[in-house]
Amino acid sequence: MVRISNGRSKTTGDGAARARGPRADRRFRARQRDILRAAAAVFREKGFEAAGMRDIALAAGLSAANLYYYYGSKDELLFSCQDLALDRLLGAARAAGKAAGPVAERLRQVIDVQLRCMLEELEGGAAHLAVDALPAPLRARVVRKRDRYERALRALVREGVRAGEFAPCDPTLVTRAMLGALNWTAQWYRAGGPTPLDALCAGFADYLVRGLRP
Amino acid sequence: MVRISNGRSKTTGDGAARARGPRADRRFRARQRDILRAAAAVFREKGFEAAGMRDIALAAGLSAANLYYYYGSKDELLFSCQDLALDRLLGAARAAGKAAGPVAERLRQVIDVQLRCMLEELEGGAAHLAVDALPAPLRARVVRKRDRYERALRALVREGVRAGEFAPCDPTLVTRAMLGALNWTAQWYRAGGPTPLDALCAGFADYLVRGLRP
DNA sequence: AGTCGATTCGAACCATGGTTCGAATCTCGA
DNA sequence: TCGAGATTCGAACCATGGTTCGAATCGACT
Repeated sequence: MVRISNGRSKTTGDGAARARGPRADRRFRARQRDILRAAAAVFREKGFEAAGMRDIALAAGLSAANLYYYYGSKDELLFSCQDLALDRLLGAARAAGKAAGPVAERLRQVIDVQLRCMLEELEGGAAHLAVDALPAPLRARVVRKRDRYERALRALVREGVRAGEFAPCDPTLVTRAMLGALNWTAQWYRAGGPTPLDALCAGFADYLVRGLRP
Repeated sequence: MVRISNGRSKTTGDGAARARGPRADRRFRARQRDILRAAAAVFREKGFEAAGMRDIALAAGLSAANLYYYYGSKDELLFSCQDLALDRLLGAARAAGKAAGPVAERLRQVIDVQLRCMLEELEGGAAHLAVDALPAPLRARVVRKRDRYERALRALVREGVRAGEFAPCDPTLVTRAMLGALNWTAQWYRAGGPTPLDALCAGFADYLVRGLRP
């Protein structure tokens, strides 16, 4: 569809403005979170473009119209998914940056977290690979955060090289290769398939870190 | 849009049925090829969903309506792109399978070819990562061919392991990781950017093959 | 019970964009 | 030069799907 709508898409649902007591407020936020979860699942299942608001509404257990009480637009829904997922990834990456121990081990940890965030059923945190679907202003914000994550990962690689733990290489290129391998899993990995998630994490961490050894 | 159209999308343009002399026939096919090239470029530039028939028509230098004289539908256009690109990749992979010499070197060669096929300006062979955009029957054909490519690559990895040239590993997982890293480049690499294509090919081949060493 | 606002939904609304129509134009063999 | 068919295009057509409308329902407080 790619509706331009000549103005910017609404950034908040109608319900966000309401004055609410603490009980009702908690309910509102909880509902919002549930909807986000459902949306993430549908996005992951069918892809952003193919996922319809009616699908999301069905998955979340309310009407399509009602959805707009909680989120201003489909774009906002996707943006919130991506933003939330990136926050979790960024948290893991920063923790790994500060942690002690061999870089290889910390890198394995980040790989593990990213795969689980993206592929675990409970949370569909893989939406962040649909960046191009967002309108420019929202996209810019996601890209900025995504770049922070990439930089954190790159810093880790660079640290390993400096310490002599990894072979000399172009950290930018290598980081992109790693991220590509990880991101692409969202295209083919399905829970309940032949490969258990643990095996995937282990296999990927082995291969991707091994390529850095001197 | 995802038009279901309750029947299957047309698989040939109106012009395909016409009886033509040899001169006109050559013109027809040439035009078809040019359109395919233009379409591939637009798909690569904007993505399949975002690319409009009017965009493609503009890029190819004819009207949107006229496009349907050469290709039956947008789906057929995408399918043809993917099919053609996969033929080239498959050719390279099979050549590498039969060739002599160390497996590592042959693997590097395949990596090189895939990156160039996907990213070179002249041909937008990266469309094959939009498989999910196709209707089921066409998608099945593309997937079958894509799987052949993946199997060829996997066989190469397995051969290296058997020969002791590579470390023992799960070839399926490793192949998927490699393909992910390669495919994802279509998301971020742009000609004229900071990284020359040669550097990308070399860096990726280094890293991805290095991870296989014992 | 009664009221006000928060919440919900079925039924439109309407821009988008793939596709079709019908007529104009061009090409080539006779 | 002429006519039949190949090629081209502007102008609709119309299904899709994000979004809005207006009214009905629910919940909490007096």
